[in-house]
Amino acid sequence: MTAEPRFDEVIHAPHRLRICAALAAASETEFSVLRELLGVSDPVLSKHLRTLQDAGYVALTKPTGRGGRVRTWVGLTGKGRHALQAHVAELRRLTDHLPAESSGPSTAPG
Amino acid sequence: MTAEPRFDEVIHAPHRLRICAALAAASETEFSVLRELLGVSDPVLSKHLRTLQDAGYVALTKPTGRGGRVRTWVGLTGKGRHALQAHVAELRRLTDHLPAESSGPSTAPG
DNA sequence: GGGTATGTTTCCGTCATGGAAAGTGATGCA
DNA sequence: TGCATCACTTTCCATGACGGAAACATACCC
Repeated sequence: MTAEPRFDEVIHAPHRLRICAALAAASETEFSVLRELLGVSDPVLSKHLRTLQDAGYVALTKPTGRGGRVRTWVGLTGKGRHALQAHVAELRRLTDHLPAESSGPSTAPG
Repeated sequence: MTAEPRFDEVIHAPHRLRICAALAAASETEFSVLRELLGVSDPVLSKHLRTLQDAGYVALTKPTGRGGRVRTWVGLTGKGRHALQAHVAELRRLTDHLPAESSGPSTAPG
């Protein structure tokens, strides 16, 4: 099964793209770590995670009985991973022909 | 001069990202071609171009006296090209570790 | 001058986003 | 047992982005 390029607006929003990218890099991540990474407030992260959860892209777990406060762990679901891959494929399809660095002599109008 | 990775919200919006990607591929593009490419109405494209223009990322030219109606041509400015490259660099930085499979014949990269 | 092509601007409704504040439920402690 | 605290979650509200319709502006063609 390949990830067909598909532009996904749920993922594309800047904060959510960063969330998904971070989650894809690590298997699971704590709520607070994501919050620090993004530099956003609790409500903002909570709502973005809700959006991703509603799309079926992330799963939240609150392991209890471990001593210490209950903390929320966030992980990509299979669906989320697939959707992210598809979105990244689409981004790459859009931008593969572009040089990302090393600006050379270019013909700029104006 | 290299394009430092920098997330650019002006460019990141889906339609504008597609506009910029298209403009980077071709030196200059007609308004109507962009409109067809995006599948949007005149006002929508016009306003996105305005946004990009205000940011100094695109230049609009209306060459006259050529016979036929005046048509608007759109091209990336040097600044726009640079900003796009920086944004793409940032996207790649975010997503380089991900396996985004592409649909179609496998292009076994070395 | 009238009509048409090519955008542009205005108007308006809708939706996304973010923070503050209030709410929720579990945990720690006296 | 009861209250404070932690770790979010939800509600409320203000702001801004976005898109289309309609009106507008301008340049060409006859």
